[in-house]
Amino acid sequence: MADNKKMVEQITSMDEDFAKWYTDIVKKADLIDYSSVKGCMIIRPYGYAIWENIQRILDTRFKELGHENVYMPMFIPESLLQKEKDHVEGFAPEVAWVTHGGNEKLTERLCVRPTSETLFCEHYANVIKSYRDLPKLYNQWCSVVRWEKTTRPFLRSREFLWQEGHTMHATAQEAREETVQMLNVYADFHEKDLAIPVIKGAKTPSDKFAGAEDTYCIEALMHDGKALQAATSHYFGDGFARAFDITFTSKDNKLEYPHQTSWGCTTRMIGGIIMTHGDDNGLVLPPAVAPIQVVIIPVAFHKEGVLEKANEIKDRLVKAGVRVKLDDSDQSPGWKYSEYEMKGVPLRVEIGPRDIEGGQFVVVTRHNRQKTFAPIDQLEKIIADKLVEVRDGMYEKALANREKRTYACKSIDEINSALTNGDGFVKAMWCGDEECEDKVKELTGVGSRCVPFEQENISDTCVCCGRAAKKLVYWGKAY
RNA sequence: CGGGGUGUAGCGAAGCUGGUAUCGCACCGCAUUUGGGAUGCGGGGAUCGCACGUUCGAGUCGUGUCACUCCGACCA
Repeated sequence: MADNKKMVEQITSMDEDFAKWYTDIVKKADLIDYSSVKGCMIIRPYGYAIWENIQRILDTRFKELGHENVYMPMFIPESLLQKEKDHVEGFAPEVAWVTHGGNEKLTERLCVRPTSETLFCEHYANVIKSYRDLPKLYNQWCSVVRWEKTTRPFLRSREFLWQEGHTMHATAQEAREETVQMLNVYADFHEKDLAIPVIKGAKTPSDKFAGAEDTYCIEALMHDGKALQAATSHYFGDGFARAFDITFTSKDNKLEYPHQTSWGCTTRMIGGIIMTHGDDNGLVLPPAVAPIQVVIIPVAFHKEGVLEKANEIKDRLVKAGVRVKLDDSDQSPGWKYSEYEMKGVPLRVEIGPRDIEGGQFVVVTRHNRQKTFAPIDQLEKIIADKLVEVRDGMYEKALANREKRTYACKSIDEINSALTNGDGFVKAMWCGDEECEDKVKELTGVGSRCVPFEQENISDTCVCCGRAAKKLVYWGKAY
């Protein structure tokens, strides 16, 4: 039964038109609806439930590491935004402004936060006095606005949900450690919970966050071979602290500037989940964040005992801590199979008269459509095992796609010929010069994605200019 | 911001040389069904993106405009 035939005719095939496939999934799996403002999407219950699961897992980890949640205002006065020069320049083109309160024009216009560094800094200047006040490990869950020109659900919306951590430390070293630690939290979350393999690394100087000294990122490769920046973590040094006059008195009574970090991830991750794991039958969700982990489909439930047995299975799984749904609506079983495959539910349990007679149940794994008949007295164990198996299978599949689409290249020509096999990651050496970075993009279409922590030596010379190479860089087309 | 495409019911579409809107899905009701998107019968739902113009008459022709979407550039 584990054939790959496309069972759902309502969505565009991903090989035919990946972009169309993506928007079909987003709509047909009931994740979002469009609103009347371009780029502002309505996140529907099923989509929001995925976000809630992401939030719950990450929030727990943040708190385990000592972070506290706060809430900052959504408006930033123009003068405050302008305190750090690089920062304003980076964000100015995509800021939305509030100019009126009621009918009256404001004396100073307010920007709708595109990010909250400046707000945190303003506050930190007030509350940090002594080394005893450090570190400050704050995080907030909120939405931000960036007035993008082209928008796509989850991947690039004008308002999006995210989490932004902002921390202050007494020493540069401690701040650097925090930056890397949080990047590792994101990487771990992606690989273990979302089953998305990621490359950890640093952005090149031209690609750093506005105002940051170093920007780290995790990069994932989507099914179509385009890269997605899944999360970032920035080290600011004391640049913002100087601009905002944040000082503290050290143990030996000297006035010092604290060192700062910020790190964030967004609803874009949902787009990443879709494009990493989805297939022609719809969404495929990793069990850790799936709103429904197991859907129970009773077959011929008008017959004696079927619904009772289905409810019994549901109760046992709820007790075992599984997010489970029993669909006893009067749609046909076939309709339900398709519906929950579209929605990416990791496991489907079928229970019908024949199963009850044989003391068994049927379980089907979404990511590969494998069907298993299993004894019903081992229900809890089998479901738990299958959920792990699904996560592992999804990860392996995604990793295989990335490996298939990763090309090591020593010259521009090699890059161009590699890319004729389809988009993907190009691993190539770089001299460190921004000019070469731009030229590679111009000549091949792929831009620098990150300088991976795990360096390899592919060649001794820069892929572009032939001078001595400094770093291995991952290049790619990005979402 | 540059280049392409599309706007007719919730969705997808048809509508010829202009004559007052059609089909499928979805939705509602009833019945029969139920192991891969069931069937029959009945029903409701559209000022054809918007504006102006040509005409006795515009979904259809003209001008303008708006929105959405895809491909680039920029960006989480």
